[in-house]
Amino acid sequence: MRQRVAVIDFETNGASPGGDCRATEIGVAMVEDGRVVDRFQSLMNAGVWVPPMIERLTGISNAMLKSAPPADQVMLDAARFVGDAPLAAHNASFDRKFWDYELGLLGLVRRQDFACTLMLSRRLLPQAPDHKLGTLARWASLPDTGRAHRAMADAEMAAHLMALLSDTLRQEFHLPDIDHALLCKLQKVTAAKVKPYLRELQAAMTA
DNA sequence: TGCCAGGCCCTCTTTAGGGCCTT
Repeated sequence: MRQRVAVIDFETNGASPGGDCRATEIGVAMVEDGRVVDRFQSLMNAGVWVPPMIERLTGISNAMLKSAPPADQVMLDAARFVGDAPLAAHNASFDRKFWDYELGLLGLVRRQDFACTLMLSRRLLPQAPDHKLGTLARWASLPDTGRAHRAMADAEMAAHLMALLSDTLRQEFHLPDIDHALLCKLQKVTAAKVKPYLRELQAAMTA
């Protein structure tokens, strides 16, 4: 995939944004030609409390957030970094909620679609033991990106996974031009129908 | 008072429920 795609990952203090639930860290891996060509990462202080369970999960403590830059400034910088690049994330419905919410607080509206490496993995890698990001990375021997459950490491891991998914499409279905729009289209086809859909696509291209 | 996410997939489905996945 030659086009630039921004693969993002948020760490947060809860499951759904709003009220006391906010993003605490963002990582963005800018991918081009299957390679990470640029990175953006920052902790972000939204003035919220992180429960102990999530402190243990992410390694992001309340003390770390006290000295972190303000969330609004970080999100402005992140939005500038991403620009008009299409977006991707693992379980994009989660990161999309936080991206839209945090940008909404700044009066900004997302224009790009999100590709979801979780939905694509379920469709294209059904043989994997499960579809957690960490499991897929180990199962497919993806490059080590650092501590799991930190935003930059997880964003880069999802970027490697997206490259694997693109390679799978190229090798199994001989599709030469994998772009973000195709990934978004595939994730809307149900898991049971995606392989017949791809075979039809392949036949149409070789006809 | 009691509850507290939500989008998606699969199936023993569609007038539903349980599990996955993210933090």
